[in-house]
Amino acid sequence: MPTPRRIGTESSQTRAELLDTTERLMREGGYAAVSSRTVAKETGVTPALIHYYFPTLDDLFLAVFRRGAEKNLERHARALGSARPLRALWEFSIEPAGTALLTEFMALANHRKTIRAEIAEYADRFRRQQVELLTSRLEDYGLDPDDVPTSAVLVLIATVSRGIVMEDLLGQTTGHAETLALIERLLARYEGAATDAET
Amino acid sequence: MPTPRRIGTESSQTRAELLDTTERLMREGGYAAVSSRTVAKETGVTPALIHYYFPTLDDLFLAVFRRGAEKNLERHARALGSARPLRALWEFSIEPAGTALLTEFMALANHRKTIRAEIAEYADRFRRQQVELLTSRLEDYGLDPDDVPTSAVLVLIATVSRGIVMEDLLGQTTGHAETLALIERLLARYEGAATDAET
DNA sequence: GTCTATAGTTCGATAGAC
DNA sequence: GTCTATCGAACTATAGAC
Repeated sequence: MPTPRRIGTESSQTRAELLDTTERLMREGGYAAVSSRTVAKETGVTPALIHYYFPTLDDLFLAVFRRGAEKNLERHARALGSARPLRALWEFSIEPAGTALLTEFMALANHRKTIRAEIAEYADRFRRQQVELLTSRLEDYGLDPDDVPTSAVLVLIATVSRGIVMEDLLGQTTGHAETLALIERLLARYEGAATDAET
Repeated sequence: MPTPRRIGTESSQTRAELLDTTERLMREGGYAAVSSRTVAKETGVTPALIHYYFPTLDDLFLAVFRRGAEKNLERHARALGSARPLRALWEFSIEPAGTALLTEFMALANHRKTIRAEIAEYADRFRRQQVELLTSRLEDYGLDPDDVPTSAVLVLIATVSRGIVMEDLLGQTTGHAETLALIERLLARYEGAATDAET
């Protein structure tokens, strides 16, 4: 029986740096820009060390995804508990920060089975948590759940915001100003006019 | 002065086969699965021939994109001229066929300058054509362009449909049925109930 | 925990023969 | 229009020393 491969601990500082580097490389050059060599070089270690902490590259990708996903779950939970949950949710969703990265993960997931499974599991857990947190708030607004289900509101917010950010990143902007104005009017109907900080 | 590189003609049958193969490989394995060797092997030619028709790989990617884009422009123009333009547009948009491919191109565009420029140019042209074709139809429905601009309707249809299809491909489905039902009610309000063929 | 060394692949692109 | 042959470079992953 051969000696089992060793794997680094999760608390390692070096490990955290490898995740930082990988995330940055994915943002800058896409998932194809990530290799044991590029990550090692940018972090200032040797390629073999990448495989010590992450036996395969998929393990590395998933670790980056998980770290961002956990942060996102907490942020959104706080937003939905705030005074104006719809506004807070929309403001978060329209931030471009995570979207380029998310696009890369979706492209990756389209053809890497283990990654797809984990992203789907997270995404569904994410949305179910949101449904739970938002439902009672929408009832306070006098919205009939049979007419406009909470889950549909969340799908609309998620898809429209993500779509607009993606198009912006590409350089396509036709219709965006009109759409944002339309959404602003909808938000104002239920949660009042925007404050300066939100405009 | 060196002999300039030769390039194959656009009408070549072989060239068309290379585009078919590349598109299939992108669907099945993502953009990273495309190389001169993989395309050559799957087409039954030698790698050097890829570079004869497409000097660089970006030229190959762009040729695949352009071919699909032209087809799409024509289809959507026909849809918007039909008896129920909103329904026709929605039915096309919700088809999953092109979306996995589109995701790959968006990921590619995020970090390949020449590809991003061309995709953005096409996408804006696409949406402006749609605004032109749909505006008079929406006025017939009694929609006030100041209240609901045509361009906003198009952005909403494009982003929501694309988002739902992407999530489906990943395996995330929470809230989709409710959202589709909501949209069906909206469509019915302006263009009547769905026929059997559309359900 | 980090390294050297290396095996075994695959890649993009080109020159030039047929 | 299609091929052979090839350069130079990058890649994943592993074994084992320090």
